[in-house]
Amino acid sequence: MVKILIVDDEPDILEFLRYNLEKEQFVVFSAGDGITGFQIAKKELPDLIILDIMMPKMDGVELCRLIRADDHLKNTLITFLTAREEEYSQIAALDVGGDDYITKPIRPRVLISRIKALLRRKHTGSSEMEEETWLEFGDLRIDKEKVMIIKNGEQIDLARKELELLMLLVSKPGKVFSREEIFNKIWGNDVIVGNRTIDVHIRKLREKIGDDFIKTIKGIGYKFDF
Amino acid sequence: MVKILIVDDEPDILEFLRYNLEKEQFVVFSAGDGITGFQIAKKELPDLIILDIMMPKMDGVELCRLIRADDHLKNTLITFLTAREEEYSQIAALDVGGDDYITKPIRPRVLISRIKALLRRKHTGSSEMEEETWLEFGDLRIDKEKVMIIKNGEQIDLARKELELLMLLVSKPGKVFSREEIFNKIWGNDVIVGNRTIDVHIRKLREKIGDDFIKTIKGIGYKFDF
DNA sequence: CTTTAAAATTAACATTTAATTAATATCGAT
DNA sequence: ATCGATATTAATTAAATGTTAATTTTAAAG
Repeated sequence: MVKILIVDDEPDILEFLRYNLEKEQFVVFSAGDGITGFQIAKKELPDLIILDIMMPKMDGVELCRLIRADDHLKNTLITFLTAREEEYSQIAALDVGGDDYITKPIRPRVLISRIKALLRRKHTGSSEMEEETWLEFGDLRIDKEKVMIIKNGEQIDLARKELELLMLLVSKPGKVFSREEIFNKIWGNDVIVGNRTIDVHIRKLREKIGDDFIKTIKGIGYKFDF
Repeated sequence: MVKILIVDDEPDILEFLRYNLEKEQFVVFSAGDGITGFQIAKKELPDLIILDIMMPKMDGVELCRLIRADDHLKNTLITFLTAREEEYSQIAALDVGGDDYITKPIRPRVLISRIKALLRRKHTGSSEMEEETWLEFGDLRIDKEKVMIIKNGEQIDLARKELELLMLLVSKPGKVFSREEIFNKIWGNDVIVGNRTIDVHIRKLREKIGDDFIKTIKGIGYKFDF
């Protein structure tokens, strides 16, 4: 038995989806807004959640974040519904942890075939399902595998030294790294650089990811803190 | 053993296809016109039929109708051959029950990979053309299955390395691929090429698909970005 | 088997950007 | 307030990438 939850504020769409999905023997739950959707999701633990992106109260992207943050739900499949025009949102949607998206207008056959493909993929653990190896600190996500830093859903590009520095600090959150330690790990024992170099890199990092993550412990060093 | 029937009035093409298909261990039959083609099809029951659309006596679309109406043949895979210009025919061809179409000029690699994809799909019982296996990024469409890149509605030809490079980057949009990673995946560990080679390929790709899709992260690598 | 065209690679040079330095300002403990 | 440390900014240097054209390699066609 495969359970599917639909979250959309338009009753027509809800109705349409329910009809088509039940015809395929799926067990369907539905909600008209994100908050209700989340409650139902927690209770029913569906296999797949179909989320409209544009919704009042809580939009699909936001709800997706919630779901991904929930221990019981984080492996649930999520498909977004999006109007064909707002393609920009596709990226954000997948960034935020969606597994697929379907553009309106919805074609029943397409819908069904994609849902089945998704379920199949999850079952067989196929390659498209990426192993999610990222770290999250509030609105900051660090995906080591992909070398992606995402802040508030937006991707940030770091230069090499900035990235190395951030990775070092993040490797042991809370630990204070002395300047000497940082020099040794990032520049190596033999390279000699001026003593303001680290400060400048720290500054650029703070500029890009926000001031709150890296703390200065005067006289000792720096630490990543959350 | 996979049997393939080719129906085309041009002997050159027949020859060309036969050569390439036999090299891949397919058993090949051929016919120079629709009527002969149909007779052979009924006798040999091939797994796949490749049909030229433009033919004297009976055109490919007509023959396709016949095949689809025949009890023994109606589940046979059909691929149309079409000149690039006459796109109108693609619609008719798929409407009439074709499974795929290939545009001339025929690139052997593309031909083989698409045929294999078709056969694979049939085998795994996956749905037909409904499953949207393409990616869209603004005005750029990348159809992995068909190995087609379409920009502003026009098909773009990429050289092999360009294609491999694009596919690699596109396989994980947003992920930064280091030069080393790219070398390993596209050239292999043992091949050694100069260090400007990637740049040149990247440049050619950008020239063809537009500058905005591939982003350089200096010191780290490249990523497909949208 | 040769010819030819296209693709891939290399090489030389230009350009861009990151990394570093240098100069100056600010902070925080005593 | 003072001193040693860190922050900030802009200027400089060094490194990586971009670009173009020439050369080599590969694959298609005769």
